[in-house]
This record gives sequence, structure tokens and C-alpha cells, in this order.
Amino acid sequence: MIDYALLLKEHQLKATFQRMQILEVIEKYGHIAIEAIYEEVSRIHSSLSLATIYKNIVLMTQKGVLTEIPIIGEKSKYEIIKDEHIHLICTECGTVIDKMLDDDTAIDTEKVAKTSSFSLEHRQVNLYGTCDHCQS
Amino acid sequence: MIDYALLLKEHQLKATFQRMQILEVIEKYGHIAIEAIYEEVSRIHSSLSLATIYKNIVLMTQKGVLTEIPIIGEKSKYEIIKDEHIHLICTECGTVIDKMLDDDTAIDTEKVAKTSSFSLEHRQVNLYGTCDHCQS
DNA sequence: ATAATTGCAAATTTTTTGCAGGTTC
DNA sequence: GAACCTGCAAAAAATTTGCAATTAT
Repeated sequence: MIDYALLLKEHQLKATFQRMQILEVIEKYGHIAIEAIYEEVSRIHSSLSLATIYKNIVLMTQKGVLTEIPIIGEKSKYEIIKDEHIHLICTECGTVIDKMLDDDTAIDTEKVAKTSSFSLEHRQVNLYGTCDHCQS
Repeated sequence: MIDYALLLKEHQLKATFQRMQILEVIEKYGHIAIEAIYEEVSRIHSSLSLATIYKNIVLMTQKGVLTEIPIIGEKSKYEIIKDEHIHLICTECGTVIDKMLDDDTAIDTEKVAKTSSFSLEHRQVNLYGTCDHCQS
């Protein structure tokens, strides 16, 4: 379990009830779009406004609590920042699966950046296809 | 030079003046957002409506003429479909640079997909950082 | 106590749609 | 000439903003 209050404070953000709710929902689903956060949060605490969700998603993304995952043909999803990983995105059901990288599956993007004198800060690797479940 | 009329017909789309204009602008810039296409196209042919651009971007993307490049913190850009490559995205100036992959810089994503029984269809690798030009 | 945050309603921006007239094949 | 496309204006959807009341530290 993540200590959301701590996570927020570490990023110079006040630990409000609303932010905790939002983080809880994001954590529960792993990757989730804004409208879906709203629907889910509303179920629990009906007076949390959509504007507040927008403001907080923007803020928490700026402060480094969240990362945006822009997806082809869909609205962006958001996740809580964690160790580097790639995304397997199912084009059937929309599910996003995290995949950590090990030595065997390392992605040599640094070399690419180096040969282009590009100063690399953040990598985003998304693989689109059909997940295990949707193949059957 | 790309033969836009041919490209469109190969994808079962009529070669209209508007579509050619849109493709020309996309090709000229390499990667470009919808609003920017509109501004650029308007300069040449002022009566091309934004609605037509939207309709055609959607259609040409569906038909496989274009690909969407969703970008963290920005609107998606679009490019004409070409051989697989990755994107170096400059967070200073917004420029997107294409980088073809060679054996030296191959990205072993197939292995990743395989170990997850994920049926891979499309890979999207975006590296965010600062481009050569903006570093100085 | 102070500065930040919330919710609301309104404004803005972005994207989609319907339809009459025009164009491509 | 049939099917498809365009432009317009209007509608719908998504996102942002201002401000008074509330809350976290």
C-alpha cells in the first residue's frame, strides 16, 4: 500500500481528501483516464468535482507524482510514477499492462540518443497489440 | 516527392484537392498537430475548413495513410506512414526527430511481447529530452 | 493565521455532426 | 450518375478559469 499523504508531501503538495481519493483510484486501476477517475471517485464521494480532478491531475503531473500515458486513438491515461517500464496496450479492451525491463529485454535507447546528440530525459515505450485475454 | 494522389488511391480514398494540401503540409513539417495544419493550409488556400481537416485526419488515420503520435503534455501530431522508426521529442522546442533503427540500436520489444503472450502489432517509442539545437 | 485548495458556474477550447451543394471517378 | 467530399453553422465534448467558501499545515 502506498502512503498517499507522504507521497503528496514529498512533492510539496497538501494531503487533501480529494487528492487521496484520486490517487487511490489511480492506484486501484493502474492506468486510468480522467473521465473514468471521475466516475469511480463519484461513486464513493459524490461531491468531488470534475474541475478539481482536472486541476489535480495537472498539478500532480507537474510535481512528478503522476505521469501521463498518451495513447493512440484514446484519451491519455495517468499512472503513479514508478520505476521505468514499458506499456503493453491492448487495442481490443484498452487494458494497459506494465512490463519492467530486465537485462534480457533491455532497450538500448541511450545509444540511439547518443548518436543524435540528444540529451535523453524520459523514455516512453508503448507496444500496441492484443492481450492474452482478448486473443481467445 | 510523394505522389499523394497515388497514396490516397492505394488506400481507397479519393484524391481531393483538400487532402493533397493536408498531406503536403504534413510532409513538409514531418510531424504536425491539427491546429498547425489548419494555420499552414489556410495561408495557401484560405477556404479549407477546420472540420474538413478533422474529418480527413480521422479518415486517413483509419485507412492507414497517417499515424498519430500522441505526446506527453501536448496535442497529438500526425505523420505520413513510413518505415518503423522512433521519435526524439524535444521538450524545449517541440521538434520531433525521426530515428530509423539499425542493428546496432535495435529494440528488442518482440521478446518483451513474447514473454507476455502479447500479440504485437505496433510499436511506439518516444524519447523525450533536449535536442542538439536547444542544448546551446 | 496563512496560504493553498475546493466546488460551482461560466468561459474557452477542441472535436464532432448534419446537411445542402459540389467534386471525383 | 453514384458515391463520396466539402464547408458551414451548430452541437457536443473536453478542459480551463475566477471567485467565494473551506481546509491543511
